[in-house]
Amino acid sequence: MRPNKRDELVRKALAVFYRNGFHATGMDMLVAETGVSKTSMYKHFRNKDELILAALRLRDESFRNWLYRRMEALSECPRGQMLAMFDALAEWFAAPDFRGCMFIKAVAEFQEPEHPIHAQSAEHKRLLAEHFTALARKAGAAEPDRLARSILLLKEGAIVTRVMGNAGDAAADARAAADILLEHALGPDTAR
Amino acid sequence: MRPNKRDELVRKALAVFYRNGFHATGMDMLVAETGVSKTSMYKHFRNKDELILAALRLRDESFRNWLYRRMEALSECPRGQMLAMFDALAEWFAAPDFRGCMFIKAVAEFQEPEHPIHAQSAEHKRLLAEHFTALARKAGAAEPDRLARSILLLKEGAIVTRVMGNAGDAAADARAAADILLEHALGPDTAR
DNA sequence: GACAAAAGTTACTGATCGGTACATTTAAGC
DNA sequence: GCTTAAATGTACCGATCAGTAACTTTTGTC
Repeated sequence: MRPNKRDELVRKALAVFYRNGFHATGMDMLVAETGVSKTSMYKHFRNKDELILAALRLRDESFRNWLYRRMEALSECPRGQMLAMFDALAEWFAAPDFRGCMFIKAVAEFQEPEHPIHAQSAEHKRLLAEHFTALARKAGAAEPDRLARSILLLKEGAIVTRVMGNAGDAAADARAAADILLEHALGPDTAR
Repeated sequence: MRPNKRDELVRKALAVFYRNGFHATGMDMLVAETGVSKTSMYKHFRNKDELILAALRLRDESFRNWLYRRMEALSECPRGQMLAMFDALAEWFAAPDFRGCMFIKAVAEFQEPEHPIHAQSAEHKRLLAEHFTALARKAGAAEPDRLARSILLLKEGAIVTRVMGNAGDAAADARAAADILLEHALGPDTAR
């Protein structure tokens, strides 16, 4: 069981779950998609839920990694980075394989808060909130967690709105609103 | 086929779908839950998708009806009503059987935009946007649809955040943010 | 009360679900 | 090269999936 084999299975399963949903994706489809046999699949993962959890762990790590790096690339100061998150969001929205937030979808399919899949999805959002609270504190907000939470409300709203595919550029709308909230919490932008 | 029988089936199916999800709820479970036989169920609905669509239609109508009435009960002016939406949201969030937005969940399970279930869920959000654009216009906003969209971003974000069950009162956070956005778009509140 | 149509039930279909028993192949250690 | 254990493949499990054929009961009309 070389370590990269399992990772490859998780990577491929992640793509199928993201595209197809969790309940709608059967183990047979995953087996067909990954080219591995069913027994091998169950050697790597005790059951379907564990495969889903592994996929979500990978998604959490790679998504947050990508988002944070993108924010840092687009701006140097904490305030600018929070705003830049919406530019990163716009890039994500424009990707041809964009299918919404994997964790929102996971929670939609596994509703009981005690369910490990639900709990792990919630953890992803908690980690995001933590990061943004730190940014808001660095930016000098009087109530860093309140500011972070309102910025993230706009982020989640933008994702959902984009998926529901109605009029308007959700990322741009969210960015404009966030700009107003930042101005209100921190005063006029002094950088640059 | 008395007309109220079908409605009763839709009402009960709606509750099960809302609590349990769409793919995870089998027709056998619905048959057991409603007390009707399987053949009768298929006399009323050609297939499962049609039953889901009927449930979503009912949900759309009753939810928007409830929300609009609640907003009107809480405030008389358009601006106050938009803000009151978040108080209504808080009431919804506090309900013991709250399970998030049925349409967000439906879109999460039926991802193809062409799918009738997806399309009908998107329509619900479109109707909400229409209503809020009208309110924003009445409130005197320079760009009514932009204001409406940003208010609704906060609403969707609050629902998702509440479902992901992390710290803070999502409805209150959203309300506070909306208040700032309204102030920015309309100036200080002149009513009352 | 006769009769026709609608609404109901029982019992079943083939397909697919998540998961496994068991035989076979591959690869490493000596 | 022989032994041994891990990795894999075949072929299957009972349960459940959405959906249906054939038959019985209920209901409204005259």
